[in-house]
Amino acid sequence: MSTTTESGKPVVRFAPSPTGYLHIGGARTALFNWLYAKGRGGRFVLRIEDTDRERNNPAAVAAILDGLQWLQLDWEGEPVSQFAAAPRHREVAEALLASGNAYRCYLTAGELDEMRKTAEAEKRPLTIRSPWRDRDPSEAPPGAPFTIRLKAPREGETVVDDRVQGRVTFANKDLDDLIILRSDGNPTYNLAVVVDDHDMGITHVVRGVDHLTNAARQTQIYNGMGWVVPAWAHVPLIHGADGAKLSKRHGAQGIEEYRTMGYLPAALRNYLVRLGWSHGDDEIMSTDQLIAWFDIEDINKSASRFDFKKLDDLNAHYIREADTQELVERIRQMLPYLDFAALTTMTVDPKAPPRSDVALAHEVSTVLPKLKSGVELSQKFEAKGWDRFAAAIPSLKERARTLAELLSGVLYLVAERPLALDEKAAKLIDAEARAVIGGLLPQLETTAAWTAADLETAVRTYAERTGSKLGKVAQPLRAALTGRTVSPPVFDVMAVLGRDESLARLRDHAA
RNA sequence: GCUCCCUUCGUCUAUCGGUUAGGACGCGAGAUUUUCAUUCUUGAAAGAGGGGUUCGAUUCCCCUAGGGAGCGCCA
Repeated sequence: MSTTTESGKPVVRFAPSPTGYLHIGGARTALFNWLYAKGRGGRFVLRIEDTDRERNNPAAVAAILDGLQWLQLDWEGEPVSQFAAAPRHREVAEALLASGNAYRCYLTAGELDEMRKTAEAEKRPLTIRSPWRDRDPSEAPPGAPFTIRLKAPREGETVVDDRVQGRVTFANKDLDDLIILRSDGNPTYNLAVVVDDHDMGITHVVRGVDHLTNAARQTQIYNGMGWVVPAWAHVPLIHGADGAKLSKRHGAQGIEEYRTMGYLPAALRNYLVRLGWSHGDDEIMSTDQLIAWFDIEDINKSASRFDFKKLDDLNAHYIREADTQELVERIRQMLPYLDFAALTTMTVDPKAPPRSDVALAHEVSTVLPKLKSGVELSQKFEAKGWDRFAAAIPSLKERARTLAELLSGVLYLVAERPLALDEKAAKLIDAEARAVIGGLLPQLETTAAWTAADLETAVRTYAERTGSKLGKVAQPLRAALTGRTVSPPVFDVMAVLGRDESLARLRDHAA
């Protein structure tokens, strides 16, 4: 059995159906395909499974492509529309009919229902046995609608030799004659997939295990046509933290939600690839390493659970490693996707993991209540100057797990005086704290160079002279400058804010 | 219900029949520190259960239990 092209290079595809957005599980499947192609000099192509016209949705296609682009999984050529090849699918169905590997079935929906009901009543498994399989075509009711069913073997077994699942065998008696052409003349999924995969020269079909039984049926179609069966690789599913199928309740399903939460594509890729695949003890792997190391044979069979904590840790790592300019760019690209109004009113399941974009939205609503969107926030930063924004990043990126957290941490820059103090900050600014700020002001006012280093010297000197611990002095400053009790080092904050703004904020809370 | 698949710390995983069962996240303790975080040290934490096979099973086989997927003129 040949599973490669003449060149020996694999051709793989990602074939989403255009019914929703790019699901996180689909994203991993795409990643596996992409890595496999990249690592072997092969080709990675896209095919949109849009044979069901009623469910076709152009917006969904756009969202899926957008998601793949964001994840930086580039494909070769234009995405192929499966529906466009419908005539060819019909042609193959006719060929199967001609060769005696398929037959016209005049079973009506009502008759099928009947069969289902009796099967259920008699508590036996339903396998449709169409009487038309062996009936003489001349007996067919003239002009009646019919479907074309594959004349599948009833004896023996169909084997799916799978690179991930191993050798899986199905008894042919359990597989019924699947419909390959609907009564309206349109091909069904299983026919279309086989024809397209064959015509496109797909060598490896890498997809979710939910397609495993389809692989058996599709094998029968390949056999009927005398075509070479591709190498199968059915990868396990990704579940939610509770082990159940991933749903809204688990946080997020669509890849675009991960973007607004502030995950870096590289971090998400690194996280996803480790779900079901590993390379020894390696955890953080560069894209080049993944491409070099990835192999279908090393994918596990068992499903895994999605763990936001681990994703967060990886993301924090990638944020720390990223340089300031890249982070500024990413944040600027991400801002237009943030809809604070929607995020604050979003109904979140209490058991779902906390989302950093939702937390950010709430933060914004208290610091800058009038802001409704990321675009407006972006304008605020624009007004301050992006260079100043960039100046705040280095000290912040050490402490952010997501870009949304990073954004939350930089809000002090555009907060308006008098600053809205959060609960802890308000409590911290008591009479004593006000006195400390008041006493410190003259020192700061006379600090020549407004740099973090000089400011630190000035404050340390003051602390020593008054015999107080640095923390006693720094905390009131932090609260007055940022409105919070947690922030980057106060001296960095002052340097970023600038002399005038810093002093003004301090005077607001001095006694 | 039927078919197929899965089962190592809470989670992701390593282990080509012989290991004190390793790593990572998370969690606990400590150190560093202007807060938080980082960083460092350190601790607890696993072979679902029962049978075989074998000198020796986490690893191979069977059964049970639990979990998942599929059973459309959807994809």
